[in-house]
Amino acid sequence: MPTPPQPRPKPRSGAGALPDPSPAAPLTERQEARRRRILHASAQLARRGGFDAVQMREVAESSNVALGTLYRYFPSKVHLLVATMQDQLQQMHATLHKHPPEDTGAAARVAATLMRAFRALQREPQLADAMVRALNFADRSVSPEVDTVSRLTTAIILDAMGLQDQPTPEQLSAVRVIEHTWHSALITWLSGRASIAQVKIDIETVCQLIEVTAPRD
Amino acid sequence: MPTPPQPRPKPRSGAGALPDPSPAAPLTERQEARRRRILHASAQLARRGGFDAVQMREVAESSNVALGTLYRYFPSKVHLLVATMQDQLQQMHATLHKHPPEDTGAAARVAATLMRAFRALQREPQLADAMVRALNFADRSVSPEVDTVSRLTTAIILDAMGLQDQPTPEQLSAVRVIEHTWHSALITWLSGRASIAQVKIDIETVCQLIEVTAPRD
DNA sequence: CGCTAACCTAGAACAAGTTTCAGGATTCAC
DNA sequence: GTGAATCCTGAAACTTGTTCTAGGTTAGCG
Repeated sequence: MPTPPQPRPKPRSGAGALPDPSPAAPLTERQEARRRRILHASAQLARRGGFDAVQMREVAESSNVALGTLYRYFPSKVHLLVATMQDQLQQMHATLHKHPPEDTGAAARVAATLMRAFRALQREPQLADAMVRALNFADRSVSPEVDTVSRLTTAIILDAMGLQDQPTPEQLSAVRVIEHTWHSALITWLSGRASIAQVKIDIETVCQLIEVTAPRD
Repeated sequence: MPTPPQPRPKPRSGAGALPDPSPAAPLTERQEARRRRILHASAQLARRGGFDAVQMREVAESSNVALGTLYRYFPSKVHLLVATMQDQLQQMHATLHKHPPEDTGAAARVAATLMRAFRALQREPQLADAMVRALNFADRSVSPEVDTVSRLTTAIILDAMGLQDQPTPEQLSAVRVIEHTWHSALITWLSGRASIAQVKIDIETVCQLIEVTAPRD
């Protein structure tokens, strides 16, 4: 990878160096539209045939964009799929927000939330395959994007816990471990090495950590 | 992937169909030697430059084997790297067996063991990168091999727990969750999104599950 | 309106994983 | 020791991710 990745199209700004790294540049309307077309095509192809079916040439063609342009928006296939995951997660987060779990107890609520997310993925296993494989295959060059996904997941879990105050460090550790378990369990399920029932048990098991680490007042 | 994978070279057996799926066929001495040369070359290249540096053509050349032969032994790059991981894990298991952890309490022993394994990987981060990326990228066609790795990991953890009797289902769940955490934490470390300290905390956090699920007699 | 920088397109070119094929080398059965 | 089955080799071909190039297009700006 000779060229350093440029997370987003560098919009009209200065000469050539990246002058404003964080705001990630406001896209024009047409650019935003292109970006969405690309993400849509990506998800569509993924739903069909999983990771392998998301072929860059096809994505470009489906979204009416030149191959070079696709690479300008997403510097690699993994970047593209991780961005697709961000997209899907955001939708899921919104959905969960509208219908929060009603169980009693933080652990039960988190487990219920994760299982709900799980069932959503179950409905589109190929899409899940593409996204999760990409996420786990990502190398350092995708860290920022992967990190965003991670923060989204954390937010979903913290939401489900329904905390009153700031989470303690112990709770954050528990949440991280839950995330680890979630990702890894997803993989074992996707590769057919674990059943849904198994995943459910693992999720419920790890959610016990929430109680173990609950602050005693 | 038009051709169904054949986990190992199909040794002289019948006409063409796989008549004896499980025993995986005894290899002749020269074949065993080839296999080892290949695995050695794979690990060597991986140590140098991680996943990307393990190029099938190079592996073939380094191990003095034709490309086609390499593919007969390992039907894909991922198969090869997962097999490499099996190899390394076996060595590690043997080492751990000779120097078991001396901490008091199952949870502490497991955590200590995993951190020791972790430090071993830390010494060859590129090799770790190659193996772990492969493991997590593996699709269904590699399930048997990935499962072997999983069983090896489970064995290491159970060993560290030093159980007297058969593990209860709850304990097995806890072990699975620990494995999930281990794998996922490894990834976050490899991709530079978590520090060693963070990994240590996560491992120790998840190991609390061992106590939570310990059978009360 | 016309300039200019940045963007986009079409298409070739390159890289590495994987497959295929023709022929030589091994190995087992007899 | 001969033959058949299998294995191994060397090399080319194919696939798909990624890069590069030349030229047309768009958007802000004087």
